[in-house]
Amino acid sequence: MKKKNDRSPRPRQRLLKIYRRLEKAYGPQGWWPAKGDFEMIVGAILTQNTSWANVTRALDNLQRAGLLTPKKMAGLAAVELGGHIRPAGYFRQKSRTLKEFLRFLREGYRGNLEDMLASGQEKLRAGLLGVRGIGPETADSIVLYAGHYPVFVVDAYTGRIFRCQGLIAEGAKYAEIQGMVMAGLEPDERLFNEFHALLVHLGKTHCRKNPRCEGCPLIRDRVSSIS
DNA sequence: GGCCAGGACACCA
DNA sequence: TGGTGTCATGGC
Repeated sequence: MKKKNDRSPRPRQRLLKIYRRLEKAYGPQGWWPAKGDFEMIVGAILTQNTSWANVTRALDNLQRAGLLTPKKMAGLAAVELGGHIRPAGYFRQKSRTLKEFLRFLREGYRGNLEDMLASGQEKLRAGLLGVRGIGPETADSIVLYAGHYPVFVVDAYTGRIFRCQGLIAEGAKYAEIQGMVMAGLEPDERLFNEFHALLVHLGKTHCRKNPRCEGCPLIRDRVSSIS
């Protein structure tokens, strides 16, 4: 017999414990690192399987060329756009994805970004997932960080850290990990924003450099951890 | 010179 | 449905 409130207390407590420890260790992250919604979206596409340092180079190129608006970027041929975003890697694919996104924005919302973002969490997510080159992580990042809807973003670091913490099984898929978090925590845009940002921060600054987890802020009561 | 980085998709069995 | 190859640049 299921309880009325489906949120089981154990994952919830463990998730909150992780969140609080990271918050204490690293402080507020203030994500997403972008000046506006369009830059956020472009960054989300450019960062697919790419280090953020390379993304910022590509964003700088676009900024210098005055291309960080939907209108300006839409007026550019895919090949030319690819030239600007080259430092972010996969530039042909990402150039096409950006153009596909701009087409979605134009055809669905007459190019109005605010209208698109205000269209509602489910509609926005489904629409973005319909854009070739935008998958669940990129769509959810946009829904959360530009749309400000309470959806939890799963990325490679999240999966790695939650596996390490024994919260999810080896091979758990995106929807499974996301479902675990969203069933465990109340929908809270600010919490999901900070939580994801903190997990990425832990992954970048710690996990990547310490595969044996020495000094991990999430491990205080264990000598070693699953590597 | 190899490995990895804030994924997504096509193709095949 | 799951496994594999492909896309590409730049830092370590």
